[in-house]
Amino acid sequence: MPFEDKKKSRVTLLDVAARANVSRATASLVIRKSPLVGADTRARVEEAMRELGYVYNMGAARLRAERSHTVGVVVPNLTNPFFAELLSGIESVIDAAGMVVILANSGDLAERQDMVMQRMREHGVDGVIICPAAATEPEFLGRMAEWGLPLVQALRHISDDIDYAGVNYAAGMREAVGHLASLGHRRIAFAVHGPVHSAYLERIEGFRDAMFSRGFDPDLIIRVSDQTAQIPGSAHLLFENPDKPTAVVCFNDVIALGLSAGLHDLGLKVGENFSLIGFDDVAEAEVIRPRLTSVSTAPVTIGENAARMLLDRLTDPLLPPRRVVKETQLHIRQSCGPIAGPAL
Amino acid sequence: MPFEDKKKSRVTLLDVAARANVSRATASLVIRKSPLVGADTRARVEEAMRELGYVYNMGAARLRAERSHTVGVVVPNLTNPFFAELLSGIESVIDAAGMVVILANSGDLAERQDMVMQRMREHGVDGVIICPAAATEPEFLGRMAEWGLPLVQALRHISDDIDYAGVNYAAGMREAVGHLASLGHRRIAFAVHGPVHSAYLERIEGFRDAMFSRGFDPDLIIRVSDQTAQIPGSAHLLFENPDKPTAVVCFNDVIALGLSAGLHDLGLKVGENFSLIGFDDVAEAEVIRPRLTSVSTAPVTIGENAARMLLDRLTDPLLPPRRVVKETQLHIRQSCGPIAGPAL
DNA sequence: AAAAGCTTTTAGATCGATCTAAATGGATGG
DNA sequence: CCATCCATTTAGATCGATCTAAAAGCTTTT
Repeated sequence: MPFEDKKKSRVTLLDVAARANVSRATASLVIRKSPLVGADTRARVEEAMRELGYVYNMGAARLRAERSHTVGVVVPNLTNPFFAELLSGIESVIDAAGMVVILANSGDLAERQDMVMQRMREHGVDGVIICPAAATEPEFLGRMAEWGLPLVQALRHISDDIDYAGVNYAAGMREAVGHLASLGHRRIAFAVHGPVHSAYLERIEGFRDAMFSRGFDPDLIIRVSDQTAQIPGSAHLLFENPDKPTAVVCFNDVIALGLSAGLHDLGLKVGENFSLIGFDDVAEAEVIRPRLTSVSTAPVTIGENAARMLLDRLTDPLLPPRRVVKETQLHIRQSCGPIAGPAL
Repeated sequence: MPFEDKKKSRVTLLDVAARANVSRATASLVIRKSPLVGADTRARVEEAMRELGYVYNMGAARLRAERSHTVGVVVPNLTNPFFAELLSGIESVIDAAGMVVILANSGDLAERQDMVMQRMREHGVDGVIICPAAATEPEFLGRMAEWGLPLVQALRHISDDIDYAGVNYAAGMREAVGHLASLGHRRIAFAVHGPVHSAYLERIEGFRDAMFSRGFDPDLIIRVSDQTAQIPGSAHLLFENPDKPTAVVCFNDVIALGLSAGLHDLGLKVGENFSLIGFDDVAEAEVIRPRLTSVSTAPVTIGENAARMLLDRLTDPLLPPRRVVKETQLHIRQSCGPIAGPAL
């Protein structure tokens, strides 16, 4: 429908301006919705743009204006649905602000993370939302500050001098332990895996804190496989300690699902003679039997928070560093029951 | 360490060139690893870049060179781990090729998809990998062709004239039905949900084809909830048909997991007096009890295939349209057993 | 009628790279 | 010793927008 001129490689602002009988500068103002331009002129230019099938050239605009309408997002791992949800939250807010997301995967490796950030910089992103790789060294942030690149940390944090959008993991863990304690459990294990980072440490801290303050043994921490398929096989670890636990708090729902199966394999009835509580509240929690009691962390919301923080910082770079820490919520289902006879 | 000049806003190629005593053009050649430049000159320029802390400006390069080193990826939904894995595969290949991914979410809405594509175009992506929204109208592709934007369809396809990286869904379904048939099942249901698109139709076709060719009733198709949490509650639908099935093939593993729980709730023993087979082979298949027999579709691999196809097309835009269709693989676990007494 | 104050429009420089086409310098050949 | 060739290097135009500072039209004030 829009009559195309196959000869000319591309319709530019100059073409639009010519057709609308205005200068290129005016046409530019129209695109940017400047209030300086008169109503009739604006209409004429917009008409011309439509007729010519004009496409805005961000690249050219960015070069001059030093703004790319582009945000970098760096996550450790896309395969993990948790990060995918985070990303989803980020994308929706960034998109609504008329910007786009440039995605990168650090593989949770500091070295790759460096490369990826370099690439982001070359692409001229306006800012970056990053879930820092586990072994990120502190100098990393110094370098970022030197670059003057607006940064928001999501889910994990390395520095308090930089915006952070996360979850109150420690409180969530306290909630989990509290729930089990209220059911009469005293010997509670904590099942963990994965790399060590702030979110890891906060969960450990919350667990130990909650256990310690009740006079329970806070050291029943077991480490299960990082491979999802092998977690069920790690269930026996729970009972290698002489002080056999009657319940287990899980670092995340992947572990909880795995241990739920593993405990079942060992002949235990989860929710009856052994209790299990997850963390993250993934969709599957509702779909396994027994239904998994879990502490929700709502990664989509964290993503939205992180994106909003970055947008705020872009409009006002001098904002003091902020922390937006979301509270968790306990979803009670079937996997926890009152303390029964000794396990095994 | 690199001595920064806070006054000057940015180190450009001209600065580098000056310091290395060469022209800007030569410095440009060095960055692009042109073989035209002498070894000693190259070394000098690289040294200068390091000393000045030079950062390549993609935006400027793109303006002149008409190449952005940027690939758009459009998916219907990030929250679905399936698409997240697809994305992961795409990202790894694109990254290895020195390009970056610009991400967008169509929400499976044709209208949003249009907006998103427009935005991709404004950002000057070199090409786009798209999993087309369910209700994409055929004109969409005409418009894309008019734009001359290299395109690859992933997982779903609308046109045979455009590259497509996908899965042989129909064959996978035949495999699933074949497995159940070999265990003696004849009355097999098919549980579906979600929007209608090519991947949906191919699965239906594969199921019906496999049933029909064996002389089984191909019309036992039931539609379950789109909400993960409500799928278990849909299990009773299986038995509303007078011709009660003894097994069910699921459209995907989300449904399989849900029905597995729902059947359990109805007092059936999956794998003993009712058989169930999933599709996609997600990580959880190994972690629920009974372990889920499932047909794997390996979305990461599809993503890699799609990305490679796009890269090929970028180097040679005149390539004829190609189809890369991956075969599925059946993973036999515990959720299917030989036919037993009548269900319920 | 000139000055002042608005609003609206504009010419021309500019962002930082790449491209083209030509220049440079040294080696080789007649 | 000049012509030819090859490998390097380069000046200057160019991509398509935005920015600055000033001009052009208006109306209102003096």
